[in-house]
Amino acid sequence: MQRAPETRELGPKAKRTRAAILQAAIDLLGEVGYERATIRAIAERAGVSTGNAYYYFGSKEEFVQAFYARTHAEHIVVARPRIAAAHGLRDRLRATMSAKLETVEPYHPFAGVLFRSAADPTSPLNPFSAASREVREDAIELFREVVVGMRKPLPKDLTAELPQLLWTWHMGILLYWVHDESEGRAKTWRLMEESSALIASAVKLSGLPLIAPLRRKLLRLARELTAGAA
Amino acid sequence: MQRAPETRELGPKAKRTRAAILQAAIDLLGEVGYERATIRAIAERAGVSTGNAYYYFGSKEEFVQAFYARTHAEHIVVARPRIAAAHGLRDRLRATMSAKLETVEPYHPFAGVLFRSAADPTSPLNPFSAASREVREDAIELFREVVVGMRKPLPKDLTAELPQLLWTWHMGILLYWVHDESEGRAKTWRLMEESSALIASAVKLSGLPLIAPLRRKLLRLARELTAGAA
DNA sequence: GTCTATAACCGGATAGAC
DNA sequence: GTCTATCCGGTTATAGAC
Repeated sequence: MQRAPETRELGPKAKRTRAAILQAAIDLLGEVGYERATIRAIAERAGVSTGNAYYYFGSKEEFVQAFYARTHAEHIVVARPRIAAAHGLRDRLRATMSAKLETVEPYHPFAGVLFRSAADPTSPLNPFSAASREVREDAIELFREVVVGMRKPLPKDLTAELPQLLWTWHMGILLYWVHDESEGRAKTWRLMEESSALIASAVKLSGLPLIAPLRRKLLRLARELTAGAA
Repeated sequence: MQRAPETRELGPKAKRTRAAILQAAIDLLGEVGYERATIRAIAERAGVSTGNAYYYFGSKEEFVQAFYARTHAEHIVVARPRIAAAHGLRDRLRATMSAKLETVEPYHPFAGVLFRSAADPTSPLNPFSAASREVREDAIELFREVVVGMRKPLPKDLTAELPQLLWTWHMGILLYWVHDESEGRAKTWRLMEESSALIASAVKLSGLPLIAPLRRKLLRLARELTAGAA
């Protein structure tokens, strides 16, 4: 029985073929966008048949996912030193998200397709899917670094749950970005800056006597609802 | 020149044909789900040709949108009396969202497709699109009723911006719901209940001296970023 | 002009030979 | 592991009926 493309082990020759197809896909996606980057065109550019492309990639979405994984890797590389150089929570959030927005900007023209599966549980591209697990966990890990490496350490309960919550925040910003047609994506940048400040302020205030119960409730909710799947 | 299907005026006969196609689409979507409800099958059930279906609906997504508009209309009918019967903000939020969750539950099996265009700016189905404007504004209007009809009126600044923000909250809950495979959608219900309480508490506390500046910032941000498009 | 049908196109996906 | 041939369904072109 034929195993799924992603889980198959490949000989050296096959690896090269796979890499060639992937490169062709990424190039073409970048050059002509999603719709015009047909499987046939991708295969042709890679010098293989369409059928062969499907030996390595189960669907067109998998190409997009590979693409997405790449932008994510770029993001981490750009973000890490910036995070290390920033100290307050607000600045660390801005460091993280500014890197993200810069990294993804070139792909805005077809970002809709990139992200449209976000809400489709049947799609491997949705950020909660098993296929996206690795990328998602890397991203959450990055937010863990954001909260763990602070000069003035945060309380333990926040340290535990914030990474998850901040990842959600970051996905929300991206969703806004996808729809943002303002000059230079000014609105998204504004949203990112202001919400970074708001989050930092809220974290600071969350220790106040009247506020603390709210914070406890929120963190408990976050913990319980991210336990299983979604 | 041929006008777009949605904006065309129809004679009485044509209206019946359109209605028949739409009904067939809704029935079939409910019975066999998105993938198996092919345009050909829909047209056949309605007793027309596939070409004719495209005279009335510009794409398969438009059927889904019609479907979505219908569940939305159902939601308003169910929600309104419940909202009127509740008094505190928390209860009014729960009234609104419980009606929503009950209304959409039957469609959970293919909700992914229903909502997958949420992130695609090129899709008429995305909740920010022009095509969705009416449905979206109705929904925001419903949240306006939630905040306006309270026994103890809320401050003016909140009354102005909360409807928009609550609509966003409600979309977030739906996004979670789409991915929620827990028994009886228990996690989503939990999230809905707890976040209703959290929002109500936050609104109450937002008048405190230390908190008020945060609230002002948040409301200003919300106002400015929803001014134009996205 | 308004509506309906048939035939074809296109691209994602699959089957099966080599 | 690679190809060719084919399927399938969304979509479009177009002819013609009312």
